[in-house]
Amino acid sequence: MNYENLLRGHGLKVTPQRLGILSLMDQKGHINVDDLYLQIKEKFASISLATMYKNINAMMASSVITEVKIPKQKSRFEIAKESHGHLLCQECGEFSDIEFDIGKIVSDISTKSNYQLFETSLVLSGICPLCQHSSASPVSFLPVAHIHT
Amino acid sequence: MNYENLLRGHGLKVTPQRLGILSLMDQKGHINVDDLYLQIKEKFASISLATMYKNINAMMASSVITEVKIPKQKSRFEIAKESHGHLLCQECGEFSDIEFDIGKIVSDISTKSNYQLFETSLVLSGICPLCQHSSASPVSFLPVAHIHT
DNA sequence: CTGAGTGCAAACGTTTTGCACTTGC
DNA sequence: GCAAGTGCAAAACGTTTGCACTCAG
Repeated sequence: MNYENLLRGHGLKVTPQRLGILSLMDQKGHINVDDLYLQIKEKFASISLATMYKNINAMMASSVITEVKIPKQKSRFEIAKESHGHLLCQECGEFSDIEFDIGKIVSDISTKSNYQLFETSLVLSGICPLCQHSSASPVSFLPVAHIHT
Repeated sequence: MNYENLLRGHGLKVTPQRLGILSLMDQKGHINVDDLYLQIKEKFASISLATMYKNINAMMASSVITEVKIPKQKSRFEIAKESHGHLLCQECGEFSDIEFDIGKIVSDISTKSNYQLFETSLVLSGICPLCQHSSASPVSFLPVAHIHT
């Protein structure tokens, strides 16, 4: 993905801080502010928290990125793409896109409700396949997410 | 709805503050903290913000109420009921339950993803039927929500 | 009577702001 | 060169906490 063009295409200047934020979001898929700041400082020690927030807000305002609100969790940010749902594993914290067409549902609900719909937020939570098979594992009781390898 | 039994059934003591909060949520359907505090003070001048927050947290912990996270808006709270989606009108702010069975979608996605799913959050945003017909109305440009009568 | 709930003020964590400096274009 | 972006410190904001008092059961 070309972050320079993405920024310029939305009328934003290209700065190393912004490129760092975007490449992290792209790499991780979805990331919350805390992780973003911790991880960006590793590669970019001088960045300030204020700059990070200003950039998140600027990129949200120009629709370069999107905030995903999640029940009982901090929001995560992702590079904007067409409307899609998300899956959350409450065991290990894995958070992923749903490859599933929600267009049908949206049009059904639109017909039923007479709403003209143009934004969808769908988050399904449960237990991912890997955690189901390791349900007796002690990791289940740790507050810390484990990472599937 | 009997709020006393609802509270006692979840192991919480019955206080006038809690009854006030619950009856407001029930009445309005969904309400955010600011509106809740403003409106509860009208009927219950002495209540403190801290008490309101403590009660919201206590009632969420015991699943009496639920927080609904909404894209680009403050969360709203509702009395807990079985899983259901929500509709938001971006024009007038109307926020309502979707009467639509999402069980089918959830089981489809469960099959596809191999997730064992038990929590759903669905918020669809758009323009409600009434606002579509008054799209030329000046109210469209006001930041304040109008109420359909 | 006792533990849970209340109200106040202080503390806390998160996000925003103002301002001087730097940088992208 | 100039508007936009950065970094710092201070401020603002929403929420939580500690504590003495009150009340529900």
